Amino acid sequence: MCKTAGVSTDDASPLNLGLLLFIPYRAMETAVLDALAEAGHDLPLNQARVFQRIAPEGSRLAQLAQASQLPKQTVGSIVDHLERSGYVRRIPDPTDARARLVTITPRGQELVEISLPVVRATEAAWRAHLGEQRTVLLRDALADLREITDPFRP
Amino acid sequence: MCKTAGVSTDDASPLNLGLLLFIPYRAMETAVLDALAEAGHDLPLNQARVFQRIAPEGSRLAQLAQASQLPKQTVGSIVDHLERSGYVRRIPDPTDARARLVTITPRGQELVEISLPVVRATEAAWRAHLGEQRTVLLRDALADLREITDPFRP
DNA sequence: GCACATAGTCCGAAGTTCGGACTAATGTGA
DNA sequence: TCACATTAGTCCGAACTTCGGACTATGTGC
Repeated sequence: MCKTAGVSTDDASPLNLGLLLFIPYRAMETAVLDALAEAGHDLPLNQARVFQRIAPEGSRLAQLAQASQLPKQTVGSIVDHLERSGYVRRIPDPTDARARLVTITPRGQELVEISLPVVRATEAAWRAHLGEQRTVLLRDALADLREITDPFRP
Repeated sequence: MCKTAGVSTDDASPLNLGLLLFIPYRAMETAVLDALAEAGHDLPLNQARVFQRIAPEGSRLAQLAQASQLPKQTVGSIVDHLERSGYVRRIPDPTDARARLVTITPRGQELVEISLPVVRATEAAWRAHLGEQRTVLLRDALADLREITDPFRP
């Protein structure tokens, strides 16, 4: 299966940029999830994806919903699980009594601390493969692309 | 939410490469799905992701399962839906009587034909934003990265 | 030809998603 | 200052999805 049917750019060319982006993304995600599982944290994908979006100072549910492009209820239920597993806590938002901030607990912080070296190692492996200069170019291009593709830039 | 908690490369730096890859990927996916919905094809994400992996000459279930990193049963059920909606058909694999090939029907081909210009337009928008040269570098870097990150290269 | 691997399906329990309807707190403007 | 619209989040529950286990049919190697 070299060419995809659905979204290949054209018959003769290789994969479209979308899938080309997805492949390494998925690899990074898998590496992190595997490392977490190894450390005894069995985080399902949906929980990981929401967790990842929590800002260090805490995030509101609606923010998380927007960032992960899921309805509030869905994110609510995912946060319930994260909370039950002790990774996050909901605290009242001091600036708005309707809202609550989803914050990372010390146990949740463990997840971050396990992930970080894996992310760094994966990036290092990529850098070793691509070379320093191209890695910088890649990151720059992606950061630039974010300007026109991120529906949720604060 | 500027920095993500889970996987930021380091406190001062911007997003990690993983999320940086994901953002444009998701944008592309959304653009395609929106266009399909507009044309009356309400394809859920999971179906779209599997459909996208079907090779023009047809793919086996096990291949699709491996490529999308889902169990056979899950992919089987997704293919059931695609089949019920008339986008794909299962035909016997002439080379192996146990296997069947999931192939794209004319109606499924419509999906491809709707997606293609959207993919091209999105890529063109990105090119306009990044410039010709950086786009080429981006694609090259990603294609290279695929060599070490694609668990399923034929 | 017999054992073993492989393709795919069926079953069903457990889990996930998310529309709609709701409560509570905020902001707004007359 | 009070109605009124808006926004944060939750509760409910039906429909759907996921996927382990067990199964059949075919291929493959000894």
